[in-house]
Amino acid sequence: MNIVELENCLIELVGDVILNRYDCSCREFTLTTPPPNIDADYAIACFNAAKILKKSPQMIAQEIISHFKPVEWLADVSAQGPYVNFRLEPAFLCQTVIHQALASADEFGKTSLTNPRTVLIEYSSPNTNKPLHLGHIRNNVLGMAIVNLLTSQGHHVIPASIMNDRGIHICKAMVAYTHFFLGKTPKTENMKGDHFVGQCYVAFELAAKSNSELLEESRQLLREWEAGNTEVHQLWEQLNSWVYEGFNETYTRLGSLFDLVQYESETYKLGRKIVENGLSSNVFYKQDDGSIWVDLTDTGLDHKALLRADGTSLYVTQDLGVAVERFRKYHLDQVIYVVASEQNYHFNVLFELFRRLGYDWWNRCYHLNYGMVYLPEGKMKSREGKVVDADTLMDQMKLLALEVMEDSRIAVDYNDKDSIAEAIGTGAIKYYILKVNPSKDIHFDPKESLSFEGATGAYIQYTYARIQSVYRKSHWSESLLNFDASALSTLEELNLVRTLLRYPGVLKSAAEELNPAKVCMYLWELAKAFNGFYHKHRIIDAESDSLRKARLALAVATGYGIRSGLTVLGIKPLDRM
RNA sequence: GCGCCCGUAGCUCAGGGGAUAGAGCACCGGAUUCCUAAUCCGGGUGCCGCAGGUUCAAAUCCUGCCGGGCGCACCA
Repeated sequence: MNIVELENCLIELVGDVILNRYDCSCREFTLTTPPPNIDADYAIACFNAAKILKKSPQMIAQEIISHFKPVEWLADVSAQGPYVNFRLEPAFLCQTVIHQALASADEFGKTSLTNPRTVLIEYSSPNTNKPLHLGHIRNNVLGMAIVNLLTSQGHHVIPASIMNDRGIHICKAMVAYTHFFLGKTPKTENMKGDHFVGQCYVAFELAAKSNSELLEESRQLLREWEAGNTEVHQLWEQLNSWVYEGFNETYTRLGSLFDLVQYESETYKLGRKIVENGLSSNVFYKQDDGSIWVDLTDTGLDHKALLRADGTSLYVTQDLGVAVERFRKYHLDQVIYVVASEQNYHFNVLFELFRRLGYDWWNRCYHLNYGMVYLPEGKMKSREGKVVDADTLMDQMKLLALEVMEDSRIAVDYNDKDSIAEAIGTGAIKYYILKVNPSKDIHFDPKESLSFEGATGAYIQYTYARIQSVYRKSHWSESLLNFDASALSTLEELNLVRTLLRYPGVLKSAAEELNPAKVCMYLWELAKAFNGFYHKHRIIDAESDSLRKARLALAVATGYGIRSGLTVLGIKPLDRM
């Protein structure tokens, strides 16, 4: 019996009692974890059943326990007020949890569904006129975590990105390049390509303040670009290729992966076509100046422009094309757009457009909005270059990790100091961001984010490294699967096993709620439980061989849990640190 | 002005109808001849923004107000 089966079994047993007593099938029970002051592994609340059976929840709890058939692996079933609490036989608990973790190893906690969905997850989707900043980090880190979460539940996931590689923003950078940076390249400036182009963009915004002709120039450039002017396209391609080079480096460090990358420059035409079709079917209307609009006022939204008077495309235009192409290409059950909450209105409009255009998949689109990232001095402004740059932040974190490694009180035989420091640095950033609920804003505190203590990525990586170190030093070479579960009996051991027991459920609900923060909080508790156990008890030189083996099995099992969870979060587990 | 989101400990955040509202940081004290001290143990904090309402039960749901954020582009 595995953990999921065990949980289903408990619910069924309770349901059977009700079925026998009332001749009605009542499945209104959900299994919960009781608070720490209750000495039980699972609890069932009787409030819902009380409503259906029209009896007090206390009474139902009483009836359940008095008619509950004894089960050999349950040490205790008791009613406390409206709750029925279950305590598992400790040896059974340890056997079930540890064995499952050891046997499934890296797959621990994951499930495979009988009806997996095909889900396209759009994230990252940068503009190609500036380097990635802290806001993009949140997007990428969240996006990948969602990808991993859904994959862990057996869904078929397509991570996708769209490169916003055309539009007025690129043209601005191009104008600044021809005016102020001609002849220079990222190489001559010794810069990453995306930073070089970003520098052009910031220079434009600065110069445009006192020279309004520059803006008109960039508009003209956009028209020429859409008209297919070869020279303009050459310059455009040159700048974009620099940017992609830079992005790839950052993506590699962040661990962002994509199965599908679409380019706005290739999909905007389809978008324009859709708008024209919508116009001829009277879903949209044309203004006197030639611009095309939609009237959404009857759904509480506003009028929205879909094509400029000069015929050039807008942001929404291309989003239409991208979506249509995706649904043509794949059989998608769902599309999740991972985009900041400042674009909530945009997605309301977009999904309403899908609906009005008659696409039956309009309600399979979901906008996973997440909160903003604020600096101590307020909102980031890329136009002014007032941002926390992604590359710089990762560099800083890595340096800090190196410092802590130097200062360590323990002489660790590092095999690859540099990559370990990199993993600790990026891990710290990822955990710091992922531990807050996506819906909430993050107030970025540089000092706090630099910390490796408390609920941090490093704390969890450290715990994992510690486990691996213990395992190495134990020189254990045979299988641990036939450990003696009855050897484990102390408070700390059982607390650890009980925490491990929760992992599959945590992963599942984190995936259902699209909330990686749940995994973060859980891993913190798991690591804490292990460290408490570790300090109190000896593993390698335990009192007996069977205890030594059982504790080692518990430690390794915990390692698999941490490893699995960290991997979902996109944080690298380290054998040494 | 209109729409959406958020107000929980000094700070950052969990909990989102149900068991005594919890963590981390910060602050103070303690633990290392011993498997990684990036660790562990101990010490205390709350009109859960305010006011009504619904409920056997409200930090949690509803209404209003106050405070903060984001949007309401022929920008992306």
